[in-house]
Amino acid sequence: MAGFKSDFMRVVHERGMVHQCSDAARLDELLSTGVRTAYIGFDCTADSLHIGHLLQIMLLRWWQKCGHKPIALMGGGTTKVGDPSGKDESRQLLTVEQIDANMASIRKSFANYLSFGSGPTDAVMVNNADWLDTLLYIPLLRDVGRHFSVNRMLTMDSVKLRLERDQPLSFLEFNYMILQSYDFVELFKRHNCIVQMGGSDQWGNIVMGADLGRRTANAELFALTSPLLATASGAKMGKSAAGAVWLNPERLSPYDFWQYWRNTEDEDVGRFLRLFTELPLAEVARLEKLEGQEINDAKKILATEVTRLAHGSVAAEQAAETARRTFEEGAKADTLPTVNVARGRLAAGIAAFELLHEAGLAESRNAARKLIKGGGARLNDAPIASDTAVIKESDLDSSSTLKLSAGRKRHVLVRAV
RNA sequence: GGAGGGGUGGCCGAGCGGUCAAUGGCAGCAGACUGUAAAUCUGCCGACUUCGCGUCUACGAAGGUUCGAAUCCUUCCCCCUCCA
Repeated sequence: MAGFKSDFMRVVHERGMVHQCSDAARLDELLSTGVRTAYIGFDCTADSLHIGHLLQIMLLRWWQKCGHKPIALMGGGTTKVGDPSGKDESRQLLTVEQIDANMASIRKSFANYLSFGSGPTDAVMVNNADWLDTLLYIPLLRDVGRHFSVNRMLTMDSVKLRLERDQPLSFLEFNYMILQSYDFVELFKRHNCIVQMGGSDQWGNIVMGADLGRRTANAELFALTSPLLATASGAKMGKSAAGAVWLNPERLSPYDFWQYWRNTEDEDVGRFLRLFTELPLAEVARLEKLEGQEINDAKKILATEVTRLAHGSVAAEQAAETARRTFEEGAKADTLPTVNVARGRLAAGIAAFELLHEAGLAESRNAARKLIKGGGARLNDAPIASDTAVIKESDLDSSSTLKLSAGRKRHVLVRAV
């Protein structure tokens, strides 16, 4: 960790963002003597990234902050093949229109972390479908395929694990690593990109790309991977009550996003501050020493800082304030996530389980009934006693809202309109 | 092409003619305890419902046998192993 000359290498090592790096010394050298280009590949199977991507995004952000050029590669082409690493399920193919729409939506999230443009260190977003879709099979086999040893491919973890677990691996998926390698070399040729970063599960694929570049383009390419993330208690990161923790505010409100980080386990606070915020390390060290009740202050800072990057300062401060009023004052903050309900329906009376479901606090009306019976549902902070209870217009306050809660943490405002 | 094994709820994994909406574990949700933490304990955990041991949909797909099938038979699809 000591002795890096380049800002980037020093920072990402200090903050614990690096799992493996090929020829770190040489890369450090290159980074300290000029502007370099790196890329990370992202699926565009959904219209939003989630916090499972956040570490990768932070790597690109630091890359740019340290004076280099980041490329966000969208896997419009590779998505059609499906990476055999990770899950065993095969992915469904998306239409070109879907992929374009997803890219546009994802680009909005990226814009909060990276500065796009056409300057020397501006970020660019490219789609590998641009070159993968038009590949010709025989030329590909002759030019690229001959550099790949099946013997070696079979030893790659992504393949080996599948085979060992008797899980099916189609030839289609088997080709994924070849295409990813091809991407790396293509980006080298197009943008002089010399580094591919990614999660630690991508190490094998990245190194193969670097090899391919050396053989076919006499390129000096580097691999840098981030550690696999789990919470201190072993759970995979990125799940919340509402599902994945999305970066897109339409999918997950900034308030709920803030809440996710606020509920970080004690043991993770320091690590997450280093990985997902840009607070100085001295400040992080101070915060992670806090214990007992006090560590909650560190969690609030974590939540606000991470939310600030994802959604901007205004949204982050508002989320923090909403949480403060909700949890510390027990007040009914009018900035809580809100759903609208026709006033006439309230006047007629709505079954509590129905409204809980509509407010998104229960997945079905049935689940809402179970929630009530289990004692977890509240109306204006008072437990709802019976699953046959009816919510009426008189439950509204002077500003025509009422508060529904599922458990102590999930609150929604219902506004009569 | 031949022989054998297998496809069960978000995942893993029992069940192998009725008492099975389907044991158990994980994940998830809620309650208690706390610090909006972890651990622990408790409850819930297909959908709908006039909330009633009521209705519907589910054990790869489609048919069939039976009073009754996730469980038996037939055909089909998919996966795995061995042989060619």
